[in-house]
Amino acid sequence: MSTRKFCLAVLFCHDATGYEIRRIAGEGRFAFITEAGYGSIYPCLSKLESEGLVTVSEEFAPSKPPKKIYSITNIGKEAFVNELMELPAHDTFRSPFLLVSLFAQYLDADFIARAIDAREAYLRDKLSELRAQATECCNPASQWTMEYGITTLTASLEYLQKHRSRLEEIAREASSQPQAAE
Amino acid sequence: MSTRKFCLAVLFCHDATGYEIRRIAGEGRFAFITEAGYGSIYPCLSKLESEGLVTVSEEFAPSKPPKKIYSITNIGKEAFVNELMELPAHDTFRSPFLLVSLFAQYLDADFIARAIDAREAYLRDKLSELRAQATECCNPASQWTMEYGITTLTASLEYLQKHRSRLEEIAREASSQPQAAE
DNA sequence: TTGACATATATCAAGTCGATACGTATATAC
DNA sequence: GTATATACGTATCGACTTGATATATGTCAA
Repeated sequence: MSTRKFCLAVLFCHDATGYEIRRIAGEGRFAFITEAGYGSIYPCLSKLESEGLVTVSEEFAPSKPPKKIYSITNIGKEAFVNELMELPAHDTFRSPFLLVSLFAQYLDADFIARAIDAREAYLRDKLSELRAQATECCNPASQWTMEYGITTLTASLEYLQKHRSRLEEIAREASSQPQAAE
Repeated sequence: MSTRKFCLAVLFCHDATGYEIRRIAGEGRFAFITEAGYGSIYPCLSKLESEGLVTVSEEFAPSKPPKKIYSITNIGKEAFVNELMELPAHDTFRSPFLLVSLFAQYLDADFIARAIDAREAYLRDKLSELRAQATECCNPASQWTMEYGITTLTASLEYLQKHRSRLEEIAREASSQPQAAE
């Protein structure tokens, strides 16, 4: 039901095509909500239409690919707000990187370094994107939400920068005196 | 493929039943790896067995429910380490709460307060569980990983405590002078 | 003019999620 | 004593998600 709320949330702000909704997922103030793909969004929009929560208008511009522009209805707005008014489920946070760090002693030191580099670069990118969007945004709830994201990403990046050498050390020591598993 | 790596990771450390693997998911040092349920774990174990990466021994103790105890094979250990040696995908972080905060101005101030309370309580619980496990753990890689989790959870909790009043204010102001959507 | 990239809709196989069914054992409450 | 709840344990099901791919058109640069 998360793709559902996400689609309604986007359409609550402005009309959009499925393609646009997809692009908004995981970006800006929606950075920490969902990363739904086409396979979730298109079926979801069809369902919302059949329930009368959104309407669709097809646009056949000459020399352009046809578009389906979705709009939220009043019933849709009401349903969205009602569905938000249930205590939200807790966050899901999954980190393949932390599985790597957990087994650092069995892995190659070079590999660990590369994995940390990639993660640092990713965190920095995400952070600068968020910071840029936060400054040019005037809605206070969006600001609050983005600053939350910035705060946790910053903490994550700082931990990584301060403590990466310790993890690299674990991998280096283990490879110099390899141990039996278990 | 994440349930797969998770199952191998657990079995890399010690033998376990499907039920035990399920309980370990989302707890302790595996807190940020996955939260796989039975519906993922049991099929995954069958598949791993058919690939020869794990073996199973059935235990029919008298007056006890039958158990299937899974063990990782040498091929399994090798496969696990090899599969870890690919650059890990980036984290997925999804927060239904942040969708609520994003639309705070359309929601009830009381509801916002309750949602924040629940989140604070959840973060505090998760943190104290992690801290307890981190102190009684001697593996340096596990320590590093759990401290990473503690750091980000702490940042999250602190932001919430410091800035919750601002979000509550947004909801309160909006309900006193309700505005049209859009 | 070929190739890369952006726009746009849509589907598919494989896997995941959350609930539920089924069954035994043990402890707690009435 | 006998319900009632909780823990252990295996397993499946429908609905949904994931990630890749198919299909088209348009644009821009080498």
